[in-house]
Amino acid sequence: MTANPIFRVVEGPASGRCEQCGIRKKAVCAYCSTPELVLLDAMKSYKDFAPGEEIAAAGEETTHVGTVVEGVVSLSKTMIDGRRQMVGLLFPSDFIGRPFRAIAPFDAVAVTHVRVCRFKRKSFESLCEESPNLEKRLLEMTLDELDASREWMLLLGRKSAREKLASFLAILARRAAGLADKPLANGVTVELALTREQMSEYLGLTIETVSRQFSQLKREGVIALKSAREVAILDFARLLDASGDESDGDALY
Amino acid sequence: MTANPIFRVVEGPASGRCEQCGIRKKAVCAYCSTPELVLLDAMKSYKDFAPGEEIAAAGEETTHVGTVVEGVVSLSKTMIDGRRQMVGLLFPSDFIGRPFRAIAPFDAVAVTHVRVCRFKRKSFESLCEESPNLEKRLLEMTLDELDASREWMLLLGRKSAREKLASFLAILARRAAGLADKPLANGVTVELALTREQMSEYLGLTIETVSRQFSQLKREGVIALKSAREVAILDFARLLDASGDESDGDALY
DNA sequence: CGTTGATCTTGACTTGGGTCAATGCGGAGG
DNA sequence: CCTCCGCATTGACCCAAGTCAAGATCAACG
Repeated sequence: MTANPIFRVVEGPASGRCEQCGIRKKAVCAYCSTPELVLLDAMKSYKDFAPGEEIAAAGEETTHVGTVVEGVVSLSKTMIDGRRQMVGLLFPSDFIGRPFRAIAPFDAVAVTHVRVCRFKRKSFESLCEESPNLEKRLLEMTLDELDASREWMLLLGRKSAREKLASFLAILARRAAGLADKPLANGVTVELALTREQMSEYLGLTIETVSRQFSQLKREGVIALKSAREVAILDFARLLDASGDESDGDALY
Repeated sequence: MTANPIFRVVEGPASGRCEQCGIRKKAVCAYCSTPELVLLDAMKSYKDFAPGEEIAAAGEETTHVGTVVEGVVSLSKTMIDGRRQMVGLLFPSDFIGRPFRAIAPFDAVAVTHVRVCRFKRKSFESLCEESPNLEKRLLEMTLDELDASREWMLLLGRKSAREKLASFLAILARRAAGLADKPLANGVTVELALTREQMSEYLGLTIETVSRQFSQLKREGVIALKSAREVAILDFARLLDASGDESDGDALY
């Protein structure tokens, strides 16, 4: 389900494996070559964060990088006067942290309960030097994130409130269907990990506008709200239409 | 002046050098190791583009990647109804193209006259496999671009028109001062490569709003317009103040 | 040196979404 | 079961920025 993490075990016996990120002593990794894995396995550690807990703060030194194993993490930037913009959401298998830079450029906050599989940044960096495949994998993930972040710039700069919310819900619905490995049919139910306030920070809106757009889509029969945090997509075609995006496509996400 | 391109020659005689991107047969490169350079030098080619000319189109296959040698390139995304958002501006020494993906995710258009030093994407990709240092350099550049693009998300999602324009001018002024290697004093003159329309696409505004904000900053004595495309920064402190950014800092740019 | 066309500026008006202020609602804890 | 308390919704109002419509400016060109 959590497809394509930066590390993945592809062969070898199951014994001694880390059940969280799949790294195992003496295993062959799909991306990095064997010997480093032993080191890596020894170096890694887990850390859990409660909802709302800060994982890293913009402007402060970061000592670790890693992979989100469980839960949802928000990346955001806050202005002096308190205005805040979320610049990314991380899900299980996503890489978290900023290699090759001591100071974190953004705040990372746990949205739900979060478990991170961590390595010391320095160790990870030297491991990168030694293991080109690991580095290549990280490069590919970073390029994908860059594309996604630019896609989000279109949403922030040009889309209406309605289009913003519809786009967001469409992405979550695709994600939910993808994880469940189901075709994207009407009636999919999406669990919203975010509060209205967090959504407003992600979409560049206010909490009231987000709420109003939910009500509007509900009134039109595009979605149904089982509860405030549980949305059923009743009419995916009309949702996509409202999103302003080019038709169906499994986009970059 | 065009600091930190993906390739740079650091030693060896000047003969046989490519004066545009600094790659030379048998030279030692700061980022990638020697042997590949011979190949690289043989593979590279130059291409020029006129202002407004399309370098790559979103959704179409790309055959090349490369480095901007001269001029300014815009990356943008257009919605079906014509709304357009610029998602990046590329200057000399910036990497252009999308390795490891056949389809271009964004439009690349020449803003000024542009010269690009190009390599076949496939060749570049295999070169990456072989030359970890090259790959590392590309990774670092991509991480920096990701940070910058997230920074821009804050501008698009949360800043007022005034703050947007002030931020933009501050970035250009820093750039101009940096290239001229001068301290950032009041009175720096900034050449605007972009039309008002292009600025509005970059800032997520309309052309009229951009124009009005220019007039406003002029009225307040923060800037002076020598011509429509030539701005003098009269009061850098107040410009930064208007930008909503945290103080002076040489930010990520 | 006047015409043309693109670019830029300015004004008048409209509007989407922000602000402020109640009100509703549902789960945790007494 | 009632009472908080944090979240969510809804309404009334307002304003920043968008839209529409003239004009101004300026470089290119016949």
